[in-house]
Amino acid sequence: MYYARGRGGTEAFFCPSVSVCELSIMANMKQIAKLAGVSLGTVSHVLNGTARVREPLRKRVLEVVQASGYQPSQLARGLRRDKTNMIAMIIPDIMNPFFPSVVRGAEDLAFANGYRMILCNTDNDHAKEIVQLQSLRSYFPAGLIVISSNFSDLTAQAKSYRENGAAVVCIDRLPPNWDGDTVTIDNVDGARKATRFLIEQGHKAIAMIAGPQLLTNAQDRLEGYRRAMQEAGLLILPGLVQEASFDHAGGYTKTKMLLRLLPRPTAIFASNDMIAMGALRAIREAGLRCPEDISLIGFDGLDLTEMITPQLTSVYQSPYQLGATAARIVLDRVVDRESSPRHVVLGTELRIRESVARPPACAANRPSR
Amino acid sequence: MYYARGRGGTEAFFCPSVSVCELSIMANMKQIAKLAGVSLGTVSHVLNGTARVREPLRKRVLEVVQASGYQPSQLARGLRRDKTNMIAMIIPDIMNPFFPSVVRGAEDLAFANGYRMILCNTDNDHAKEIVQLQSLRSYFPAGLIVISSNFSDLTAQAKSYRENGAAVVCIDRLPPNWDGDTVTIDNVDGARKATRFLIEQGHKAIAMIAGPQLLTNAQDRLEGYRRAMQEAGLLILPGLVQEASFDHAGGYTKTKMLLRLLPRPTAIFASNDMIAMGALRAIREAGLRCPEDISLIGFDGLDLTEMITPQLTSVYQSPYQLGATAARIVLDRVVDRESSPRHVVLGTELRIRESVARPPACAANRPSR
DNA sequence: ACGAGATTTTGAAACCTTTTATTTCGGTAA
DNA sequence: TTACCGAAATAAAAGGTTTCAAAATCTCGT
Repeated sequence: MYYARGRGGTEAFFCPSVSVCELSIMANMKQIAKLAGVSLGTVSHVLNGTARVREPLRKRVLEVVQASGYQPSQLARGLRRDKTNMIAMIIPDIMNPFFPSVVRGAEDLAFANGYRMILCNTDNDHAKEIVQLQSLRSYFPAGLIVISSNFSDLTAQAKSYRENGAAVVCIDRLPPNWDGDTVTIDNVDGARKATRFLIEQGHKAIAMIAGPQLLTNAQDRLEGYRRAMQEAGLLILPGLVQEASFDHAGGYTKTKMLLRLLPRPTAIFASNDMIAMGALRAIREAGLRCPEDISLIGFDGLDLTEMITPQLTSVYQSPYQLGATAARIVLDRVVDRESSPRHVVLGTELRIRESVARPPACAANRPSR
Repeated sequence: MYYARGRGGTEAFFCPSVSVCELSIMANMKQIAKLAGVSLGTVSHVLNGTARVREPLRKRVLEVVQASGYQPSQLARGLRRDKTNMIAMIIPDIMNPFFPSVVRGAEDLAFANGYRMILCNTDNDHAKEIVQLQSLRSYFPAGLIVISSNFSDLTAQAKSYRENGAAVVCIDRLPPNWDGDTVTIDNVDGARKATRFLIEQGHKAIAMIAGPQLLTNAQDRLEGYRRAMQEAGLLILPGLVQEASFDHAGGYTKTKMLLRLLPRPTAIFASNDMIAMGALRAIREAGLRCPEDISLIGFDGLDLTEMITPQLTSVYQSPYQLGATAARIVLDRVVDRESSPRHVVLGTELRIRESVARPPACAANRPSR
């Protein structure tokens, strides 16, 4: 079926040489225009709503589009518009259990709005991050969502992207001198709540295994801990704060050190759940029990903390929301390019499970095995 | 600096109107050609090695490209070539702990070869899968890596992709009637090894919590279990095989059922690690100990199985390798389009940890609490 | 019924590459 | 000197969309 070109003509003819089936392989706009009996421009206008098109014509075009299964080439469209329907996401490592939910949150929102995600891992490697940033430009993404590596100053790169109309949103932790859009969580508050909870349970010798202090989120969590301790008038004895990488190994090693302290801490606040998992292992290997001998609190509230024994008390944050919010901002920026930077701060929630108890009566004096 | 056009002229002139700095914003090929004093085509040939270019000219072009930081537009290139440097990956859900490594493996190989990954989640939803497949076409990916949802017959879609020169590789589990490239693991063998190990430890009443029997990998694991039991002359008593979803909840529920059986099984083989995690919880809630009262084996060998207590004995497979191999095939297919389908089968490895012990002396007769 | 003004529709240029056909060049053989 | 050859460089077309200026049509008041 195709339609005769012209104003009045709405009669349909059968056209033996160009069948719908043939097209379904890969039709282009020109063919759609021809079949619908309109010009290229009109098809575009119908598809994008960029101009008023009178109903009968509009209907004819849509009909042909439907029948042929036509989809505009994202490449041609991107080339012309200097902008594609892709959002690039640059994260340290998708294998780290915190990030998948962030990615999923962003992808869901992107997909729902007809956008696709390009995923890039940097391994916290500054050089790789820069390469990613540089080379992604030639794909003309609508925006970038970045979880930055430790040192990177992304200001220059971001400026260049913004000038070409692509949004750059930094999330979770912020690179130095960052002045663009951000989505973070209230790390100080979360850490404070966790520490305060331990204090309320009667703990006094509370250790913290802080994350890498190059990262703003790790810094803030330490700050929250410090503040809670100070508010309770508790002294942070030397050695009680250890810095570790955000992983199982870090937590394991530093906990071993903490357990040798005298008096031994009765509670440990881990800067994230992976550290807490490592701590749990170290605690068990030392022949101690959690929570009877040592209480433990994590941060992030990963799913897996519910699946282990004891279920881990943890400061929950929503990584899904983190990603989704970032995607939201990118999408908003497609429409509104120039408004001032947005800074969204998400809340946290202390999820009390099984890994915290009151301190043992005279734990401080008992030798550590 | 720019170069005078023409054969002999290699002298450099300064051109005040078009500086390198100006270009670094976003140069295009035309400007590069002008600056290097050559034609558009020559620049393309130099960049792609598509034709012989004499050394002095070649050098001049590269010099200008270097200085200006020029990068060809992936959109224009893709439009012209009907193929981009993107590989699309369609997986059920990145939040499921098995998939991140698969994605990472593919991304690493892709990135190393100048390709990018588009990531799509289907939630095992057939409809969503089809939508993804359909709409991704307009991005002209070089290939697709698919972990299919349960029912999908992808043959038609895949054919259409192949006709347009894009590879489609199915991995992990295969959709019905699939006749294209595949990367899988030897599930039958892995399950057989696990079951045999339990038998060697003296277990006789070995239960299996099988994954969804719609999935080929779950089918094969059950088959491996059956085979090992038969080879040992052991009967699979009714109720000993339970089908569950591939997650914590599935394992938890089915284990509760298994623990009510009389005689109670002395070992459970879980079809994946998440099921095993659920089983572990159910075992503990029943007041039983693992491995003293009940032995447990998982499948996948996720990182987290090492971090829990007891460390889980599991059939390890390399999801990273799975993804990387798939990406390798896609990249190969860019060069060699038409060779016959490849079927890579990766091996597994039984990782013996702490969750398996010999069966208790008279477990079968002890009431389950 | 006619014309001005408003609304639709059209045609062509532009976006940036790749690729093919063509031109140009230097050199060799007749 | 001319003709011709191979190699190297170029010019132009193509790929599919968006967008803008221009053309076509419609609407409505007289």
